[in-house]
Amino acid sequence: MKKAIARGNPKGMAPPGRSDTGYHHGELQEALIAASEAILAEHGADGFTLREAARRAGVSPAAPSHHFGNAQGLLTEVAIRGYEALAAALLQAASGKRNARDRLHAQGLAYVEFALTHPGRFQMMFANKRLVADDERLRAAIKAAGREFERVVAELAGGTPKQTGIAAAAAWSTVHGFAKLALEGKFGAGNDEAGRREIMRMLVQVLNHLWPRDARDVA
Amino acid sequence: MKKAIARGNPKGMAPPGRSDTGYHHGELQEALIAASEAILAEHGADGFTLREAARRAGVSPAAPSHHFGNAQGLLTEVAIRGYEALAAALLQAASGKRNARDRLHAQGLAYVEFALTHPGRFQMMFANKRLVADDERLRAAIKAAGREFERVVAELAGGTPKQTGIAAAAAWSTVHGFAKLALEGKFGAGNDEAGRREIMRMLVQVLNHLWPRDARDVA
DNA sequence: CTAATGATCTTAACACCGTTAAGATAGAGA
DNA sequence: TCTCTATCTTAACGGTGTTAAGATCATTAG
Repeated sequence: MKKAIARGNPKGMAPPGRSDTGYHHGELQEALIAASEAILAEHGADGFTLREAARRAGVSPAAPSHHFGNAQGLLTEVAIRGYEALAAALLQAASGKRNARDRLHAQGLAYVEFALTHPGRFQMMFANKRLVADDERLRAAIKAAGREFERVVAELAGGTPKQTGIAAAAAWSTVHGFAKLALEGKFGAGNDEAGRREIMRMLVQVLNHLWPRDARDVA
Repeated sequence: MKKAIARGNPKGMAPPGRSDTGYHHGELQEALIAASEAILAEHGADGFTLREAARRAGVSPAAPSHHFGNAQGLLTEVAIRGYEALAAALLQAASGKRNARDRLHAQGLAYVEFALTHPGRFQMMFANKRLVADDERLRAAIKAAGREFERVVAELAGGTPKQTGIAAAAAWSTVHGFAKLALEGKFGAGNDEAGRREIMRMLVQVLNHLWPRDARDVA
């Protein structure tokens, strides 16, 4: 009775993810992750919905559960890739700088740049309650990104590992707080390119203030 | 039209909870705000729902709309009180300290203490998309809290207003980032009293690292 | 080649959510 | 008294995440 039109997409159009053989997707996981990242980019962390992600991937709202369990599972996968991208950005930023202080400044700029370029993804990466916080791979990705940071800080701070930890926490807190406050508009609306430039210029001064080239730069 | 939030009842009466003369509440706004703060305290920023707030206040889901327009309106009111409480905490923390640096440290501790004590409320205060971001009273409350901060920083940084602004942004970024990272568990789970103590101890070291008593404290 | 099996996806339903429209009730003023 | 306005309720709408049950595919066992 209900078979003739029961074929996959009721509108007759093939789903975005190719289905040369029936209605199987083949790469649903990747499609869902890509869709989620697109939603985060377009509507921010609060704009994400699982159903919309499924919609964009061309599947039913229940399909994602077979691959990710629930929305948290999918978002965790997105967050993992986010941390990997962040770690890569931090690594790239530190390369080719002459000294430790320049590397730290470059990483700070890269961190905020990352946050302002991908606000939704960034916010989601730190929305613990929307992720599987104790996921093994997520924890590893976070740790890897953190190490990328500590590596540079260690050169500056020297001393005991504990002192390095403090210095890293200080640097991370500062750039993270700056990024968060900037995203919430506390440093002026950074919507257009001009506002964004202004924010980055302010960040340079903040970094120069807290990690000066030498004592004279403070005054 | 609507609105104007006509506050206060002409003939002072009607005890809270539910009037004995039918179904009028008398102080619904306060009841809704209190309920919202309770929800934020119990279930965090993501756990808030307008319907639950109405439920706790003993009214229908549609009742809040007459007083706050929508959920954003109610949460904005909650955020305003949050910023007022934060400003008070910062003011109180700075009082009775011998010098500018001690005042700054005390405010930093108070800021993070505030965040860890009222996580849900704190997160909501910075969840711009869930508030009426351009609300006049909200902006004023934010500015007031910020001024409480700048006032102390100005003593330390001295120099031009611009330099003071940079120094204030640096201090705010650091404590805000530290608070956010702590709330997201990046510095260890701060659920119990022990973890929380550890976090605060780490904060003291971070503050000492970035704003040392004198040059020798860095090394 | 066929049959069975397990992975994948759909349909349908559930309980919630925020918001709105329309109507009932209360209190205050004419 | 009658009317007006603010307040609150009921009922509905479209949206959400999640689940159970069934259909379909891809692969492998016989």
